[in-house]
Order: sequence, then structure tokens, then C-alpha cells
Amino acid sequence: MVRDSIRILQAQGHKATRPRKLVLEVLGEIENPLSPYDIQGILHTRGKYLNHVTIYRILDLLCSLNLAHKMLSSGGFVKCSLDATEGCHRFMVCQHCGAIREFADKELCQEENDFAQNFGFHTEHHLSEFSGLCSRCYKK
Amino acid sequence: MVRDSIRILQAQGHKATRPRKLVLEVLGEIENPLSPYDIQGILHTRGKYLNHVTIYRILDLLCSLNLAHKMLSSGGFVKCSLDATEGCHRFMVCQHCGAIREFADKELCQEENDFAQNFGFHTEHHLSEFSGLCSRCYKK
DNA sequence: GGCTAAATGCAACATTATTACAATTAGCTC
DNA sequence: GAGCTAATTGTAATAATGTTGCATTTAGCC
Repeated sequence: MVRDSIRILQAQGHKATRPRKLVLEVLGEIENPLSPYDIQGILHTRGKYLNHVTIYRILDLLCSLNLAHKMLSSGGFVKCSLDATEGCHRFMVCQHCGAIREFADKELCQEENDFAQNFGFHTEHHLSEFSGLCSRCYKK
Repeated sequence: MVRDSIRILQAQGHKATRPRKLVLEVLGEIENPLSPYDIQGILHTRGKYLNHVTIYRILDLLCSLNLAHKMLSSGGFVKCSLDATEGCHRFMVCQHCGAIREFADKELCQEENDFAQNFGFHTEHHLSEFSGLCSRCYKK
């Protein structure tokens, strides 16, 4: 919910401004990754105007607080749907409808770490997106 | 080797042009991800000029033939160092020296597919990068 | 209501990416 | 090796995306 994000913002000493609420509103509604200009466009159709610089800055903030993620493959932004404490976050991206599903799995994470360790590599973060078909689109 | 890539290009009916050789040469030498303009700059210091449009097009082609990869984390391009038949490709990216190590592992791939399957997701591709410290930099 | 730091808007600019079309060239044939 | 042609590259113009410094506005406090 948008309300939760606002609360977290404020708890960290950030203000609950109109532009921030608007951006969170859009990210909360739309499941597909959105670019800053996408967000601007969507708000525009609703008669609300935000400067693109503002949107860039808000998205930076949201990402730094783990309230949003920047998708690596597309560069678009999505609202974070997991608790920050759940471990390394990954994504399933449906090639058909574009919907994102976020998940976390500690076991898989550990296996990957072990795998890398065999090569002498010391892993700090996992960047991982699976692309394919979500259950809905697969049935069709 | 660059020579191998050229052979693959030609086998697929593409011409072995001077610009393509130059781009492959740079990607073959430098281990870190390079943007199109990086490549242009490097060539420039060597007294060779390529138009950026050409470089964009060449990189598209190389990626479509799996002779290069676009890195998720940086958006930069690296030369592919594995055989295309080896399965899904992943990367270890050293945060310190920036070096990329590419690898493939069918078991890990299968586990990830199974994991996604539990959510009803049908995986087609894995995009995966580990960031951390390579063996060299970890020792320091 | 008034104050102040934080946040936004604005303008200008920098960087990165794309398009349409003209010029060039690799690889073929003779 | 000269000539041909489709493929490729270069050019120029433009679009899209991202950044910076500074003036203006506003949320949250008293």
C-alpha cells in the first residue's frame, strides 16, 4: 500500500509531499516497470503535472529506501513488494504481459554463493531476473 | 579470439567488415563492460574512427549472435567467452577491478527453473549477475 | 500564522539512442 | 583484377533520457 510507503518515508525523516504521493500512487497501481517519463505521462493524462527532474529524484529516494526497484533489463521502476529483511530480491518478468513478480529465496541464494565460491569469487549481491511466461499467459 | 567471431559472423552470412573487426578487437582486449561511446573513444585514441551509429548496430548484431553480451548491471557490453551451446550464461562482476567472468551451469539453471515453476512461472531465460570480489581482489 | 530546512520547479545543458537516406565496400562473378 | 550488387557504413538531423545550479515553494515544526 501507498500508505505504508509514506509511513516508512516519514519514519526516515523524509517529507510526505504531494509529488511523492503521486509517484507512489502510480507505482502502486501499475505492475509493469515504468520509466520516469512513463510516470510523468500517466500523471499528465490525469491532469497532474510533475517535473521530470522531480520524478528522477523521487525514484532515487524510493530505491535508496528499498521502496522501489530499478529493473535491470528494462531500466524501468517497480514498487517493491517484499520486506527488506527477506534476503536477496529477484524478479520474474513475464515476456507477454510485462508483469513483474518479486520473490526472495535464501536457499537458492546460498547455493549460488557456494557455486561462486568454487571459483574463488566472494559474492556480495545477486542481480537476477528470470524472463518467461507467468502462469496466466502460459495457459493461453 | 576475434578470428573465431569473424568466422561465425561469416558463417551466418554477415560480412567481415573493418568496423566489425575493430569493435571485436576492442571487446576482445578489454575485460570490462564498454558502452558504445567507450568503444568509440578507445578506437579514437588509436587513430581509428567509427561512427557511433555503426557501433550501436554492430553491438546489436553481435548480441543477436551471442558473440557479445549486454551486462544488466552496467548496460555495458562484453565479448562472450563461452560457447553458445553451453546453456544459460551468467556473470560474476568484481566490484573492485570490474572484471567479468562468464560461466554456465546447467544444474543451477535447472534449480532456478524448478523454483520458478513452483510459482507457475515458465522460465525462458535467466539474467543473472553476481557482484562481489574476485579471488585476486578478495585477498587484498 | 510564521519560520526553516527540505523539496520541487525551472532552464539550460549533457549524454545517449534512433531514424532516413546518401555514400561506400565486401564478396561475388566473370 | 574490373565490375556488379546487396549489405554495410557514414552523415545529419532529431528524439529520448539524464543531470546540474539556482530560484521558488511547501511540509512539518514552533
